[in-house]
Amino acid sequence: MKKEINAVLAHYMSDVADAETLAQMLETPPDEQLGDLSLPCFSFARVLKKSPQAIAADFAAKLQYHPLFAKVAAVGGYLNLFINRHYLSETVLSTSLDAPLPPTGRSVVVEYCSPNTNKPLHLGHLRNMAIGESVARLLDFQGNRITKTCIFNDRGVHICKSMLAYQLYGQGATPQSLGIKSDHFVGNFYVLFARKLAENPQLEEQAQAMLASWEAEDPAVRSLWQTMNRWAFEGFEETFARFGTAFDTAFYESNIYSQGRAIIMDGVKKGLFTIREDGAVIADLSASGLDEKVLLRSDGTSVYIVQDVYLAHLKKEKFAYDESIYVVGNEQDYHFKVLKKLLEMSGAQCAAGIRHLSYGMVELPEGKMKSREGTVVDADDLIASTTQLAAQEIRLRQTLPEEEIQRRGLVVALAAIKYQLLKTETTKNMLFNPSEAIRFEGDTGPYLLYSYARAASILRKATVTPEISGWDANPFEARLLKHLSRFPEVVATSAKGLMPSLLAVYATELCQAFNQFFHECPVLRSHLEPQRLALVTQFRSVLGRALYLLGIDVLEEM
RNA sequence: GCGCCAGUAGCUCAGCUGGAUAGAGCAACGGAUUUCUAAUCCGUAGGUCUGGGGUUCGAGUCCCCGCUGGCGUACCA
Repeated sequence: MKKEINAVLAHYMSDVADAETLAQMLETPPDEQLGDLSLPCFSFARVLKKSPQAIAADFAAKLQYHPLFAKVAAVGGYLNLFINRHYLSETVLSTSLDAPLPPTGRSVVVEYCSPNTNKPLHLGHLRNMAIGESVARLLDFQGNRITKTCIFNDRGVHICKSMLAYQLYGQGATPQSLGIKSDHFVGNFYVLFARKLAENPQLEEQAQAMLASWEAEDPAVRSLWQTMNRWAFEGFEETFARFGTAFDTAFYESNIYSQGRAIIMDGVKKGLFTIREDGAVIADLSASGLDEKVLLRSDGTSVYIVQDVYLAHLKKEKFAYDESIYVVGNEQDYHFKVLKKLLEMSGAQCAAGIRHLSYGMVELPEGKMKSREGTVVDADDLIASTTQLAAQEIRLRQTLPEEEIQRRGLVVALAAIKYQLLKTETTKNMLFNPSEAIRFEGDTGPYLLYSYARAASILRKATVTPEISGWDANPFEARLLKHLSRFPEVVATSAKGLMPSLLAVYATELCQAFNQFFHECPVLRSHLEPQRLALVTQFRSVLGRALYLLGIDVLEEM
């Protein structure tokens, strides 16, 4: 629709601007009384040597009888356009707004979540996963070939700490024997380690010693490591499944941590990196405003970033990506600047598509989450408690088998949590107030689900066939139609900028328009029933797609 | 110290690449339900957009200087 209107404008205004410029200038007036679309004419004033008011008036005179517009007005230098309601309704309802774009052949890798295997997932991981999953779906929808990956940080001294605590105090218990979810079971020993460390500082050295044994491939240590990692992974898998995310390929730090040294040494050979007097290999990044970065320690072992250098090569080789996205918190902004620089310096093919999707930290009303102070919000606990609250809300309204209540409760709870985590602009830090996140009113995930269920309910009860034809839409219908028409553009912008928040905010506005329409305009048995059914059908379809792209499942009945 | 990011209503947040009178939700107050799900809708009230300069027809948005807060700045991962 916008294209068509744009073409008309371009035709009449070819002397001042081309179609593309006009498309960019076209905006939505602050008040819908002013019009549906608006073109500010200020920038033409210099070229035409006339006042913006006069220019707008001239254009208005030329356009006023065009069939696409019901009315054209010049107000204070703005050219305001009122779209013909008949045209608006017919066009929006006959357009397939929510169809995926055809394949582009572009390959995109999205890495997200990437937990340590010594403790269960927490709220920060949930924000990460919500963003990662949504971005992957958005890019997929835009026709990209997507590979979702995760790097499990499954080795290192922190892993040895939970292993050591288990070895010393575990008494051979298992998650099964204690009836504890297996990743939580592992995490408990990590916490126990910290507690025991306070009484016994020697434990720190013992953990280091265990790491050395692990690196020396001591069979007993490796066996313990495998057992505990398996517990961690099993627990994670369960959470991933419940939350509704999955990875196409997993990478493990233990497989790659020592690789990449060859790439660095190759860089030394080329003179990109230098060997310092003490034997450490360093990269001098001062030319790019960064510091000196140690890559290989003086004992020859590599630091963490070398593994990321290697992994970038590995991903490029495996997936031939055009773009490689890392969903990682903004505390690692510097790390990714360095990574990108290192890859560029070495002239690697994989350097070009590197894109760090930096997201803000999740804070609690009490401040930052601190695992030591026990203020971390556990992912499983949050999902479980929110599910119970949602289930209670459902019980108040419906009489259903408990199983169905629980099923719906989980869907509602996840909608609440995911929406809360996605609606704030990705790059910004956000405050997560647990008591607000589980609200089911107003600007929330459940509001979106409820709107969807309302639409579904109307369609279920309809007995006549929807009819796609134009009519003189009233203000409520027109508002909904206009919101619907924006969907492809919003998705494109969200995907391009990796900004699910834009789509989340759009979904809410769309639902506000729908709920208003719902309130004001009866559908069933109304004089416009077939047309309104078509409108509700389009709404349900677009909202369903929007929610899918946010990683939120819907309920046909709530 | 240096670097990056943020500061909008009592609270949580929108405000797209500068455009008209700065918007939602929550909380407060007042309304709407014999009718498609009231987890809804409508209304009232609430603002020196952190402070100060600048750029221009026009600045919450761009530039500069402060203030406040967060995060980095490891031979940690």
